[in-house]
Amino acid sequence: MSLRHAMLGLLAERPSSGYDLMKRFETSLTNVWPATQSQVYGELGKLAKAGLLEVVAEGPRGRKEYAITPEGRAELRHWLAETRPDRSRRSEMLLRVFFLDLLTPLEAVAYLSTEAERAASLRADLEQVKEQVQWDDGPLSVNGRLALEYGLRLSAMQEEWARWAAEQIGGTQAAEAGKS
Amino acid sequence: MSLRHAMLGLLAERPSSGYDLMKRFETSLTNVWPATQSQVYGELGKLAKAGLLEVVAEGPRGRKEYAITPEGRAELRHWLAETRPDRSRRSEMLLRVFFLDLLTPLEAVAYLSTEAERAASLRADLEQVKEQVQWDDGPLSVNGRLALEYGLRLSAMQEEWARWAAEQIGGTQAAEAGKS
DNA sequence: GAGGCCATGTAACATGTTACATGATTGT
DNA sequence: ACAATCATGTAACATGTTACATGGCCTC
Repeated sequence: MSLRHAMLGLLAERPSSGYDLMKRFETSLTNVWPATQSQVYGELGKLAKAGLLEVVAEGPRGRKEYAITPEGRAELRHWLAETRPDRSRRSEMLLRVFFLDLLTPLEAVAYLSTEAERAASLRADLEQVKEQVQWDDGPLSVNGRLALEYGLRLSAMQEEWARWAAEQIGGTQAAEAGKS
Repeated sequence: MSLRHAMLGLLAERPSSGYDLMKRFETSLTNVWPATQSQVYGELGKLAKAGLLEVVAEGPRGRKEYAITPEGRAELRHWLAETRPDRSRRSEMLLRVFFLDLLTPLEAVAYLSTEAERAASLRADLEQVKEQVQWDDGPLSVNGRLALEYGLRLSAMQEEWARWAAEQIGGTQAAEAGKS
């Protein structure tokens, strides 16, 4: 049930409408915890009914601004401090690696090279972000930098791994060819 | 719809019953594509009805052995060669990092240290696997080695990052303390 | 004959995605 | 007046988890 906590976390920083919240998901959490519009509106209703959020203002176009309640903060803190992260790791990219022998070596190398390029391009994007964002030394900025650095290191590792893996297959192929 | 392809991939190697398939998921794919028993049996039925699998033998206790059909192989190959992996990465671990400022620096450091230790312990387990498994140079073994190497590099990166991140917070804290 | 493993399946629920539906407000 | 954006919500469907239910076979 992490969607709920992601929302509580964002609203702990400042109150927002569902629409605002969606935009905040898209900008800061897309790569960490994506959410769809229907999910957000649905969960806002449930959280309000449960007393973890409350409507603090109503604006034009039926806009409802939600703020976290003390109960909501308690729940958020409980989640952060007293529960362990669920690490369910599902990686379609890696699943495909298990079946790479069903492709020709050429196709397999192409797959891995594409992965390497994708990682490299993500890394370049993140470097850009690192340059452009003003790191204003607020507490929020610290968290963001930690997460960004994770992304940087992950994409670097992925690129290196994919290039190495492509070479393993390319090398095997070359050796096989050499035998005959 | 990757569960279906994971199953086709395993059955492309050799026919299995639902029960066998479950065990194969648990041993080779737990870290990449976990599946529950109900999912596997449900999907076996659907795949058979769709003609991608067929029952090739029936044994004691109602055991049904499934084998991949040519249509199944075609679907598997199509998936591997002509579709791009969906990379939706959801990381509860990283989500928590975004809200780390809601904890005391001590608690935040504890969280990151736990992460570092978890990564280190996973890495040690994988090193063990690397030692113990006989890499028999079959094509299946090549794929497995690539995936294992990914796990090794990922856990190493995670440990380093978590230690670095803990130091960032610990360091900030020390600096703040120094000011007063 | 008893315990452990083999073996399959269903039901209820939680979570997540896509598509549809509706309409107000603002800026040009 | 028109387009873009703001704004909320529902419905249908896909996927995944947990719990329940049932019973056969094999070894000691």
